[in-house]
Amino acid sequence: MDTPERNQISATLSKFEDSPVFNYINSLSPIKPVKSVPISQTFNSLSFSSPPSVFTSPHVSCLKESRFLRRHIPLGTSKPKISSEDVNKVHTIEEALADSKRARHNKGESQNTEKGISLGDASIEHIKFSVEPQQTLKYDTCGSPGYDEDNTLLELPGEAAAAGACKTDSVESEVHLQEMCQMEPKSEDPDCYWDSLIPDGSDMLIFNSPGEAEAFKGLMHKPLDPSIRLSDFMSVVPLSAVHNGRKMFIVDSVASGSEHEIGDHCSEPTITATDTDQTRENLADVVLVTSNYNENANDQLVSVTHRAIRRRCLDFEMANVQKKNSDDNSNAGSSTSESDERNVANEKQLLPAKLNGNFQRGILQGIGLHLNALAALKEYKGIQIENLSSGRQLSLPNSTSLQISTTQEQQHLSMVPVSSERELDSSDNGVQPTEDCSQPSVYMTGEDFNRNSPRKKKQVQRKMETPGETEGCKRCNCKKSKCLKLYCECFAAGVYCIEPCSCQDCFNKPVHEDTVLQTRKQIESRNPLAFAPKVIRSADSVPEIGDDPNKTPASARHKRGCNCKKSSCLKKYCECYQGGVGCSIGCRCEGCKNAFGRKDGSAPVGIETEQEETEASDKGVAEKASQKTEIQNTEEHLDSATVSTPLRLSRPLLPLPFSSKGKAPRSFVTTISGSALFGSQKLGKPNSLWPQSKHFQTVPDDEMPEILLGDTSPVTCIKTSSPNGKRISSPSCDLGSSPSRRGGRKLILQSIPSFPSLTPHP
DNA sequence: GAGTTTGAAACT
DNA sequence: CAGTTTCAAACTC
Repeated sequence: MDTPERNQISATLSKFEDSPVFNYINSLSPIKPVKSVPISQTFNSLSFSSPPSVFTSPHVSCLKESRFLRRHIPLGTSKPKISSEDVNKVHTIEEALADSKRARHNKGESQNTEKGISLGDASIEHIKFSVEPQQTLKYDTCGSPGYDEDNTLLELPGEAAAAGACKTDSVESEVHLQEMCQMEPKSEDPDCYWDSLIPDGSDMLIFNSPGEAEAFKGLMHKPLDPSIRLSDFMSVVPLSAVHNGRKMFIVDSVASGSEHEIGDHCSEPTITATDTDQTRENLADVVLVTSNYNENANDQLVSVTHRAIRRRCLDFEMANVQKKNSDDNSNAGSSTSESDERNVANEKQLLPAKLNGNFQRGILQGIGLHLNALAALKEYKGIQIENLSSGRQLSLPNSTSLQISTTQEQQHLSMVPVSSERELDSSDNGVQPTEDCSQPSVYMTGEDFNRNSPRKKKQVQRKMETPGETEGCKRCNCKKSKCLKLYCECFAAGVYCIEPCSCQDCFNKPVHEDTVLQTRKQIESRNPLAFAPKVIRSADSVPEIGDDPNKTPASARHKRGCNCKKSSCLKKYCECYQGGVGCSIGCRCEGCKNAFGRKDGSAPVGIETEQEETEASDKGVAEKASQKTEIQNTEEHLDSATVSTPLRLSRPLLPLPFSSKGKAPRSFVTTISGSALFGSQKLGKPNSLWPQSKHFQTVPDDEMPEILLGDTSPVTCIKTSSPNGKRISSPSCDLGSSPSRRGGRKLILQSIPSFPSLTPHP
């Protein structure tokens, strides 16, 4: 069972406990864990859990995960193996610790060496801890806008040095994460479990180093362990919470200057803390904190900034999944993480998807948020610009959408699942997905979603939006729908409304969770795909890591097709255009001039669209045309193979994705769903236009529920997977940690019902 | 910021 | 399923 790696990890953990750091932290702990707020935000997926819901909100999970986590990780580094192996295994923390201790002795120096850090003895230990863990967990929160500010939680004596450490082995880090993930909740009740996990509701993961990201990936890959979700980790927990008297691990400290580029944050050393004691139960407690280190850190005190990110995404159904998946997601997200993004995942809280007892984890009902994805895309545009600075970073979590690592990172990350679109956004350099935007708000306090005056909210929103706004962070302005209809972007995206929203009489709040869930169910009963991502990519289309993110997969399509008559599909009125995808046969538009691809299949025109889209279009469009064909084919395959009907797809999906790895929060979900749905489609966006941002669902396969991913062969996976979707065992499906998994997303797609329009349109 | 346009969602 | 109405985003001024 124990792999060397684990041992290492465990060793680190044990060290943590012992380490003075912990003590120190504990002493510091003025910070108390605050759980109150966060919870509300997230939705319990009561109803959502409803399996059937086609969409379980993969997106959600996706989002969360993706958003939250970003990985820096270099692709290569990631170790699939571990993840897979580990995954299967469930280690309790204690075990891990024990192992780790053992390992430590053995490793001892070696680790240091690996990390390349040389420190004083005392410091060394700390460093070790910090380092390894970080790798595993870190997420850069830096990106997150709001979070950062508020959260300064700790000052830790630094072991400064850590810097070098950052780079610790990805493997180890992974292991840790995995272990953590693996840890099973003591309570069997999933809900409780999660609650315990995420006290605050906020999820955070900060990965500074790539390795960390990888680690998450590994986690994500974990096949079976549903129990743990990175996302959970992801959820940012206020350090305080973490601290509470609990032991904390400093995962890693990053040396100043270390790899982290992330912007300001980067400079700072990061520290991750985790609660060992409660470990399993309190995974939530695990917090990664990045702190900046001064080289001189001799001083040691490093202020740790806590960048918490909250989730707003609604998992609706996904909840369970999310939690479990979250891990995955987180992974995905984490992958992205790195840099910039700090995942913010949050956009909005995830809809509640409570876990039904069963756990839907396996089943993720909820689907990712398409909207989010879309939004992400939208945002994406801005996003890049905004980048971290904006703060939105989020990227993460939520929605499933994947972030695609926009930039290099993403590419690397491809793994990283981003939450849906949003994540994508973030993925890039820091650009965080739209969702992120929302996050800040979330960040505020959960409660308040609505409170602010509408206008202010709007203003805020717009500000945020503009750049990066993103969709991720959707903000609505509903006046009559009470935010309980699909008219409401937030609701449609599976997220609760938050302050930035200017809605009136809003019921889309955690307070009205029941109502939200019921309404959602009703809507889903009418249209199981109502919450599914609107834009789907065919699996084929899914960009491989190597692919240009920019390219839009031709395959991407709007699930139902548009019905534009006056906009010529050149404005955002057009969902296809908005989603960054070309029109397809399924569209009933008139005078289609969609820059991303015309209905007739003609390549995109020179895009009139103002946006850079053109770029995308160029790439995307042309490709699209060709891709469409491919996609269609793909879809067909999927359809036939996997699911002929949407429903079928959906269900399987649900469970799958999440169950296995956790869903991604919306972003993920969305993305995932999207991608999953159709294969790779993730959003069209990836196109040049938004490329990275949203679409990038590619992300992450990681993000994708493993199930979905299931290798590429969705079918297989699906089949294997239990009805619920738990992939649990299906070997084939397993992502195994291998990156390949990511393909899992594909699975998702498969699972997703083929949309009429999507299907082949030569 | 207010008003208009647009097309999806919802309703019949 | 088609037609109509409602709704809120997108857009324009």
